Amino acid sequence: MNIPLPSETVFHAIESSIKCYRKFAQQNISEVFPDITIDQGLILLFLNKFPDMSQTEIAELVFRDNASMTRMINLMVKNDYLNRSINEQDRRRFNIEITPKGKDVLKRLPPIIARNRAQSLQGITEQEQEQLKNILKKMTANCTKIYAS
Amino acid sequence: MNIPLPSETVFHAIESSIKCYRKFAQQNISEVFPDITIDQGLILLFLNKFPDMSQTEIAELVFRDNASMTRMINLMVKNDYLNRSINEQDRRRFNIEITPKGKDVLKRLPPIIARNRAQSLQGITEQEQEQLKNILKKMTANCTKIYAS
DNA sequence: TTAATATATTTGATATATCAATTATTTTTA
DNA sequence: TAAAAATAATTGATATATCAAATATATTAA
Repeated sequence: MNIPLPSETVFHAIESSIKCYRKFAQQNISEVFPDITIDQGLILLFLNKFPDMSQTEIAELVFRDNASMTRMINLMVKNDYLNRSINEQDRRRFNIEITPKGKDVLKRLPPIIARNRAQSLQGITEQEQEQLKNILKKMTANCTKIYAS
Repeated sequence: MNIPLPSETVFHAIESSIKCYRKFAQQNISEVFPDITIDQGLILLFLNKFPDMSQTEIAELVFRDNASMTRMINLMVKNDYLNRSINEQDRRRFNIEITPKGKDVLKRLPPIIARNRAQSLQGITEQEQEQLKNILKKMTANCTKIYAS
């Protein structure tokens, strides 16, 4: 059976774009914060906006599983970006607190992220961005629907 | 500085779609080939089409670095999908040969891949797929151009 | 109100991701 | 041609990805 080569498909284009963006964005972040990864930055942004989030909820937002999230947060605690304490309302969970060092990142990271986003989207209109999101959402729905059944 | 939450951006939509697709596709592959990953499947497809490819060239096509490729191919050799032998024309390189077990995968995998692709793209027109590719290519170019400078 | 089920997180095992350094070989250049 | 530079692949170190199993706590149902 003959199928198009993987490199000709939309899937390849998707992987290519997001990998390139990540590499590019990480380089710009690393110049200022040598030991902050993109994902650690995302975790900080989410926690800052929703301080009561559980690890499981954060994991969903950044598309990782719980085990990965445990380890990522362990590392961020070790590097003094976060603190963990037991949630007395639900003793299965942790309260996750952003340390001063984490707050410093939150001050200086957003402009870098804004620049990364803007530069990577140069020449792509708002309308195209909406198209992009809509098409990708269809694809996500297709894949989710199917493997949940 | 206030920036849109990561979960509102196109980048999030991109990550979401490709992660969902990978999970969905992997599940369907695993039902038939329990120890073949999507990427191992891709490697087999590329090697089948271009038998003289070097590890470095394959790595580029699947967006991995050389170190990852070495380890992925090690594993595929261990699992008897590939064989390696030294390339006498250029003794830095290897010839990579697909074993009978690998060829069996190549017979039975393409229909599964075709089905995965079709199902995940249901309701997305050819035209939309082209739009998608074009927009993503712009993005890739933006990121590549910038961090190469 | 026990018992069963569900939820939140961790741990272990194995694979992959990535960087930097290293080895072996080939190509270029002085 | 010898030295320098480039290329192909590997290795070590550390982080992340993912599954399955385990632990602890909460919730639901009998």
